[in-house]
Amino acid sequence: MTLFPSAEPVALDLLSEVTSEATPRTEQRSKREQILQGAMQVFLERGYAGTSMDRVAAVAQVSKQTVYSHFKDKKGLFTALIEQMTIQRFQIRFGTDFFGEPPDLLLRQLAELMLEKLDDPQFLAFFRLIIAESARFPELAKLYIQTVIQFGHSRLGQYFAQHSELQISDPDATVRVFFGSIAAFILAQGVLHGQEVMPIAKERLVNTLVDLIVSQTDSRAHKG
Amino acid sequence: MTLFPSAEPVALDLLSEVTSEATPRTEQRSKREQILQGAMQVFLERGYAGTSMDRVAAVAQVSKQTVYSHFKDKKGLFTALIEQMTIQRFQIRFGTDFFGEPPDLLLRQLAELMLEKLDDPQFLAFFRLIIAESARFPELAKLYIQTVIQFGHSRLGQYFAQHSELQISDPDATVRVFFGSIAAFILAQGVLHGQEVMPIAKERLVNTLVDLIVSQTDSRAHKG
DNA sequence: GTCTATATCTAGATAGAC
DNA sequence: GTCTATCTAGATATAGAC
Repeated sequence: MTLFPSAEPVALDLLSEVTSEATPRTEQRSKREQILQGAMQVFLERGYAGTSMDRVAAVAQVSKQTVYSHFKDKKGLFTALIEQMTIQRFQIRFGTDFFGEPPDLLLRQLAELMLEKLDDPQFLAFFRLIIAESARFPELAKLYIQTVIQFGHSRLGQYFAQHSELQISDPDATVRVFFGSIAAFILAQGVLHGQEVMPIAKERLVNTLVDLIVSQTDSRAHKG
Repeated sequence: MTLFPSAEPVALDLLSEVTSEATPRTEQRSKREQILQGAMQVFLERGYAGTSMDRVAAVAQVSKQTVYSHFKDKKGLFTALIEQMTIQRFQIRFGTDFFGEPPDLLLRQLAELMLEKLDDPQFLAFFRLIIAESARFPELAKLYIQTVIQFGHSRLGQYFAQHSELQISDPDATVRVFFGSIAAFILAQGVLHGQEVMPIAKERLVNTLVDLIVSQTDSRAHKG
């Protein structure tokens, strides 16, 4: 399991081209990249067990043996793909400037950043896949937790702790409420098709969340 | 006695079979249950595509043809199983007495009820499976949303709306924050193995959540 | 490294005896 | 309805030419 300590990885345009129909310029990209591109498309659509190496090869427009010359086996291909996507694409990076903002603005910006994923079918499929294979590939789930979630949690926890005017007694738990509400919203509305069954505007969640966390200030100040 | 509202939009042959006690062919019912039991074990462990009908038959200790005599095909077996589990086992039913409680006690009880699922491997596997197959079987995901989630949301929303002393401006959104935080906690800690990577006591989440929602009362009262 | 061709096995689904 | 036996397609992985 490889973790990039300071994440400034190569800008691998793994996800820029989803449709590689009849583009005869396949020789320009490296074969490995080409394979990963095809594998991503198939794995995201059909899951691990539902994906065949034949199909990966076909979509990637290479022969099957070429796939096996770059990756040991199906497991190795899947692991390499998920590790790359986790680290290079779906790791949310918060700029340092974010944390100079006042609380309500910061929280709104973070919420917006996350809620954009609702309109990103590729992320929804990736999220679904990580969860789907979290029993067969527990290490990939942990990698996702560590790279995508944990860093953001730690940063916001520090922010909460430093901004004493918020009077947050348990910063880490409050972070869980904030990020957790939004993650569950994405899961229910985007992944589980809740948008069609119990729709609700995402702004209402954001407003409520910001109100709950920020307006604690008034409560305790008046109490003291 | 637990409360069970009538709103049931989906037709399910499995429910009607179970409720009809006067089935003359007890042998037939027994086999069917036996198959579903085996199917549950295998599907929960290996997912839909990873499950073979051979293995289901073996675990259920019947021949494969017997499986096909009770269910049209693999899809039909899976659908019947998930529908049954969703409705009969994992639907959280809130007793009416719950909603006579004061807010902090009610929220704590609800949180406890949900967080028990962290220690229920079968629920964690079921939760994982619903999400995993939400692309291939969107109707099952919607059924889950409607039966497991929506009813609880609506009940707590009514409670929030009726208890005006809580001064909750958007009850439904507040419900999303409450249930969403807990659901995301179960997902991260239980399903995605976050317990091993970023452990945190569930009581801290509950305390923070209750504090955020209930102490809003003081805030707005003082604000005037 | 990359291809075509193939070995070996297992998948879902069905036939036919009883 | 339930079993054993089987069909056919597709799966992972490898062989061997170039």
